[in-house]
Amino acid sequence: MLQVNQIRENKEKFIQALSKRDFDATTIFEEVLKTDELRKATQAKLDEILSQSNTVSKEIGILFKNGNPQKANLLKEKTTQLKEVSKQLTETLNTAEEKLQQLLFNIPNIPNELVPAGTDENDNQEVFIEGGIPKLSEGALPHWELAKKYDIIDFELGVKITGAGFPVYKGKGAQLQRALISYFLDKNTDAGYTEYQVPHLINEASGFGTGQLPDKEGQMYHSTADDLYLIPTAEIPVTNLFRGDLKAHSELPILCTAYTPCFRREAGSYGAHVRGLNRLHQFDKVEIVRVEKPENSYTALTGMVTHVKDILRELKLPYRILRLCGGDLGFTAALTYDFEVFSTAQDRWLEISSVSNFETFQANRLKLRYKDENGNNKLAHTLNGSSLALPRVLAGILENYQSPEGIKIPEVLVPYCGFNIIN
RNA sequence: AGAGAGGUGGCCGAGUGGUCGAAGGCGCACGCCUGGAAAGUGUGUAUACGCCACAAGCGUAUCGAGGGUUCGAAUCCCUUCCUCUCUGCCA
Repeated sequence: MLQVNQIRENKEKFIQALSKRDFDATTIFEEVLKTDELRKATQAKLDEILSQSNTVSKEIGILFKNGNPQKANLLKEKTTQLKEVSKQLTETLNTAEEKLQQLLFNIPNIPNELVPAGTDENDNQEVFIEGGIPKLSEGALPHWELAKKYDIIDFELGVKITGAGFPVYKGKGAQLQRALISYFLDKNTDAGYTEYQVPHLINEASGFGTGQLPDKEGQMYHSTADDLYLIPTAEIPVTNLFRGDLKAHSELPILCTAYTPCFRREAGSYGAHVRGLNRLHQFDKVEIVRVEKPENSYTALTGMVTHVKDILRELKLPYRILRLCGGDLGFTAALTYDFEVFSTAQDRWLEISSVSNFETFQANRLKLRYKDENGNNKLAHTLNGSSLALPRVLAGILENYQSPEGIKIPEVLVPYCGFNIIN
């Protein structure tokens, strides 16, 4: 959520920047500023009335105490009038505040100047590529066939239990999943992130805090009996750990990592692109989250990108990094780098990590602030990234490490798995 | 799920209708004291919004949240959320 003051001060600049998202903010900004003016003017009037009312009430108290009830009763009439006026003003104020909030909820974050203009994924900028595309032997299979061949993931069984998009991992498949989770968590904690285990269901306030609500309501599974949502990402519970906090500047930065399953309804997805592990309703992910001082947040973002790079290098997977264009950038992000692993057998790139800086967009909703060196309260910056999402990494491993003998396990994972080949 | 108790500032804790943003203590900050430290001592120490120069200052709101009674509410009433204890159920 943007701050009104920022909009007021940077109106033209913001309109320009938002045009990269193909979002025309001209009208809504006018509405915001107008509504805020009304809000301020109303509050000023209301405060004045309340001030008078407070003064009179005190006088009445004193008059009663001094045994002058006639005079006191006279003053009572005055407060009755003031009350009428204040009631109306309060209504106006509430209406204005609600409207302002609604308007602000509907404005996406301002893209960083590095964000390229563009409408969809085709306009994303490739900023880095590494690993080289391996030449697979004759008859190389896509991961869903490998999964079947070696009996490590059963999609049909998942259908029986729940439905499409809920795979069952078994045997070495399940062990490899567990190995990946441990490996990722170890890499993250080694890099200074503190490991958390968090709830997998969140309340409404948490959803609003990080911006999934109201924007992505339909994408989350909703447990209506208790009005809780299944998390689509650990970002929500982890970032909300700090909702409403006022941190000392010495407490920043804060680095967290958490493994959680993620649940996404993926309404509207269909076709070949959702086959196998490409797109699931339930999947596992290890997330990293940071709370930073504004002046450090972009250095932190770079650090996170480097961190994910290191992991993919160790896994020896072919990958590339994209800088998302305005049209592909998430509602809450100011700058996002996507990592994609090459699915050799499918001959396409699969997103495995998304690393973003949200600047103050989430912090403003979360009321996550810190006291800076001068004692001023400021909104912190929040960032997060996948480090990493499991299914597509698994798909990448299965496809890129397949051989006539079986699927070789990346060296770094062997100690975690306890085996070096799936055959 | 049933019965009871309770939610006050960074923390503990007082306060049952008036001058209470809130005693006291702890913590913290700065000063004094000290060779240095501890102890002692003095002062200060919430947040949001508004006016204003994002200064000083002033105003308003905030004692879980929302509503009500009243000239006036942390204090009374209603609703709601949460926590704790006991009972029940259960990994």
